[in-house]
Amino acid sequence: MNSPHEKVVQAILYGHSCAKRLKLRLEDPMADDRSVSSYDLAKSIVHCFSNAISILSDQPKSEDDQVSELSSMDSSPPLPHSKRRKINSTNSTKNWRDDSPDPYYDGFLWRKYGQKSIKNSKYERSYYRCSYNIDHDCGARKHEQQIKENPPVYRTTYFGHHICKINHNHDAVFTAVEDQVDDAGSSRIIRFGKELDQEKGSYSTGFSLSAKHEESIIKEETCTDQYREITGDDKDCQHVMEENQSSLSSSYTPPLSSVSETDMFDSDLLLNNLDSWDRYGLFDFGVH
DNA sequence: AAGATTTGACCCGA
DNA sequence: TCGGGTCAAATCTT
Repeated sequence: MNSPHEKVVQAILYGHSCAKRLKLRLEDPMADDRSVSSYDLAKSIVHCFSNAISILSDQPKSEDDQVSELSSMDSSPPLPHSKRRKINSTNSTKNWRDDSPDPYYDGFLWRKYGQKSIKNSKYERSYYRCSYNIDHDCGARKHEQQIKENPPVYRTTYFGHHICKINHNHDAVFTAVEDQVDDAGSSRIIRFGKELDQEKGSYSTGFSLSAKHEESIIKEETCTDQYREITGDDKDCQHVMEENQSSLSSSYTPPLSSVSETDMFDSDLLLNNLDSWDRYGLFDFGVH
């Protein structure tokens, strides 16, 4: 098991690698194969930094948390929607949790249905269910609660599974493929690409870090319905949300494919920052 | 007016 | 009995 410090370093390194690839794309849109959308790259960057912040904020993930994250792909059916049914904390449908410095954007539309103060916590917990709960009988729910401040850390816990994935058109579903390291063992290669899960017959998303030591692999297993929730505080993604608001309101089209990539980011700012990061060029995406 | 959010009440499990 | 999850009427927003 890696130390928290190592995890933070790896998360940041991975974020850097994603940022570097995004930089390459901004500089020369024709340079890579575009198997990953800019949106997904940006999303990965934010997620890596969120993880790093989460670790640094003295909220180490327990083994239970890690197990629950790794079980995010579990295919257990959603809970029956009996009224006021209390969720057992050990229930396998409590399948994913995220601690991040801002409320988590996951691309789905959620409707808030409750808010409760929680004992021994000064922050209230908000309860959300999928907005398509009625239309598509989608049983996905999530809880969101601030668990720490300075820096703020929000914990989002997902229950059940989205079955409202109608017309989901992830144009850049990607998985990382563990690759061989060179003889010197000093380079780390991350490879992105669409990958169809043959057994499940569906695309799966996620990313992995292929590093020298297997035990140091950061593995972010995410299911297709994990994006970050955009709130008024989530400035990184707010304009993306605005871009997508109209399409989401009229039909259930996921944001990934509908947004003009060139409108997503402050390219100049990003490039300026990346220039200073270049000297840490530790990753090779195979994009030259 | 319709949809989303708020909030007090209700219900269930520990 | 208490804590937490959900309901649903009231209120707010667009």
